[in-house]
Amino acid sequence: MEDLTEMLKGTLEGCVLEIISTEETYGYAITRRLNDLGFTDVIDGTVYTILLRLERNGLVQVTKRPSELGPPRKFYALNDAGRRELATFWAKWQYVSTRIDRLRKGGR
Amino acid sequence: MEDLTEMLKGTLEGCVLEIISTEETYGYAITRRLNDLGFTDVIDGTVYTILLRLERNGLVQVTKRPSELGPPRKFYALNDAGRRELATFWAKWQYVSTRIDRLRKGGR
DNA sequence: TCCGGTACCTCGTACCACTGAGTACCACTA
DNA sequence: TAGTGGTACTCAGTGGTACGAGGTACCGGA
Repeated sequence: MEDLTEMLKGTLEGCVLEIISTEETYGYAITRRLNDLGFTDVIDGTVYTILLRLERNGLVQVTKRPSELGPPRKFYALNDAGRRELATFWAKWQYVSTRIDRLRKGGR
Repeated sequence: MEDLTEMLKGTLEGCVLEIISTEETYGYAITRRLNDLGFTDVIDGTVYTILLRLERNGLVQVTKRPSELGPPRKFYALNDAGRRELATFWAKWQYVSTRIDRLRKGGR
């Protein structure tokens, strides 16, 4: 599937939050996780900008750890504000997706 | 539900296409239809920019008709290109929404 | 005659994903 | 030891999209 970028606006950040919430992980791994999920065109640069935004907005806790095979990694974990943000993201997603599905099926 | 604007990026245009596909209608009515669907914060200015974009991209056929209660209306109907665009929109939506739901439920 | 509802348009802004270039660390190899 | 490829992060700039605020205009009723 190609050219999903516009449709991912507003949702990709939530996806990253969700991934971080399940396990403490780092940018490069998050990118591959998203690619494995089917978002094959999402590149690392995009993920890093999201992570920097999350950090700037105080939604994550960052821990730098050395790696066996490369430069040190920045591990991300959600804090309380991040968990709240994730909850509101899923609430919004639920709201929007049900309504769009309803529209698709000709409902009102 | 408030502040859905980021999440609606890339999907609102598809919603408008879907609405037009079911019946030939005009901007003001489309706005109210979207509001009734639950997208209460979508304003007419947004819908008109979308409609102008659809027209510029050659996805719709436009017919101006007088109204009994106000200025003339511009009625929009999908052409073949518009129907193709709508089909790819739903394909993208299916693709993205199933994968996000999968992520939500902890799958891979 | 003014006001509210209908109907359309436009300019500027903010936000977000994306791009591309750069930096840097490490292991392997020719 | 120089080169290559994979890992890992940063940042400035771009383009697309929804939105806010304002304007124009038509109509009927108080």
